[in-house]
Amino acid sequence: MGRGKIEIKRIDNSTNRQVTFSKRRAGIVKKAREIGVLCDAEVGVVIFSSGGKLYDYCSPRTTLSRILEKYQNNSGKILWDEKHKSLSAEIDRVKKENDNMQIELRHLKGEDLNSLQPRELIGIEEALQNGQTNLRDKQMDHWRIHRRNGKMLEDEHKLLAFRMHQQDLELNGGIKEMESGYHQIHHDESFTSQMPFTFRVLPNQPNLQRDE
Amino acid sequence: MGRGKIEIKRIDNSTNRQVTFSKRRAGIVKKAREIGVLCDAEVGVVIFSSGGKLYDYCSPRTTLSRILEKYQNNSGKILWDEKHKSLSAEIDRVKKENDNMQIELRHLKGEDLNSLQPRELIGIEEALQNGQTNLRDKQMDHWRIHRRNGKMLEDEHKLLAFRMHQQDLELNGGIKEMESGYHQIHHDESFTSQMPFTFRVLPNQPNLQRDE
DNA sequence: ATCTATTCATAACC
DNA sequence: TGGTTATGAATAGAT
Repeated sequence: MGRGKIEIKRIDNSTNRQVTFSKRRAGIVKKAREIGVLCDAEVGVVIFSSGGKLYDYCSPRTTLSRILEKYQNNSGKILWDEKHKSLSAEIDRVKKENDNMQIELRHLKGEDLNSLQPRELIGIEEALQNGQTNLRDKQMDHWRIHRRNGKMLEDEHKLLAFRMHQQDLELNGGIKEMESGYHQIHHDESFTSQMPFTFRVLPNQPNLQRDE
Repeated sequence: MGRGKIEIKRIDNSTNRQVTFSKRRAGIVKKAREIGVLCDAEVGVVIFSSGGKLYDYCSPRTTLSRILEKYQNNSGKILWDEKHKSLSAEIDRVKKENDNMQIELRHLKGEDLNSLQPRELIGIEEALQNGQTNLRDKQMDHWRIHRRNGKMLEDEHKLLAFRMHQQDLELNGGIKEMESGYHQIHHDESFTSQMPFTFRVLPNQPNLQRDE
């Protein structure tokens, strides 16, 4: 419902996220108002932006408190008398989420890997590769900005260009080669799929040919 | 937004009103779910049909109670008394911890890097390097175990040995060289310390000598 | 904030 | 209630 279709997943760009939030929030409130009028319904909407800012809508002729009171009576769910339970449950839930993230973080840092299977290690390795690729892009941005400041000397410039070229070859070239046509020399397919990313690359190294 | 335009006023025909209510209610809930995901927002929706039937929606990862609590804190409107403040504070604390980890995770995955300074990017890069080093060790363990199973063919073995040797050179050799004696060609010391890890490595490449 | 090309939600109809 | 379709609305991306 815009210039292009979008996936329903978190919008990475924070500016876009903020803009989309404003537009859609307005849309939801409008819809809430409309269903209230059209269908004679009572509606309460509470929205917190990711920044924690509060927005709400409530049908005219009533208040959020009154709606919530009705909510309690109707749903049987008790919102504040027994809030203890829900808060405690919430704490448990968040702490569990916390633990899971901690584990993921440790794994990305190369800790606590002993219990993992090769296949899981590969997932982590790919995440790290990915992170490095993205990071490198960002670092190049900074580098370019710095270079514009005119402080870089000519020989350093050449070194950088050389290193960049090397990295391109390693990252892209290596992957393409791997995907193209070397499968015939993998005799154990089932394990090959579990090989570390790095080792699956089989470049046609000159001395390798001679080795056979 | 249908076969014909409609006025936003109460629908007289009760059947139509009920049908429209169901459809639009579903639409609102969908929108609420979407803004939650897209914009990282927390949303709570409570709807009563004209018949008094209750429908509600609440973002995953939270509860209506929790949202209403935040509502109370933010709006100043008191929906219930404050005997559970400490529990709420605990939740806030843990969630904050949570957010910080999420940020760290995103950074390691190369996301949301735009606001970071070069110096921070280097910290992340080093963490990634570290993770990869540790991970590689672990993968080698698995590899050795597999090799003991006797499935590895001779040529694959040689490939592995070759790749390992290469990596040793890249990781250790490169770092050692960097630390040893190339400082004299860094003319801007203050920025050099901010250079991405990768670019600080200055191996004596043959064609580099010729470049000068 | 404003403007449109698009996708989406839905009113009317089955 | 649950589909189908023509149409008006919402909105993503650009400005």
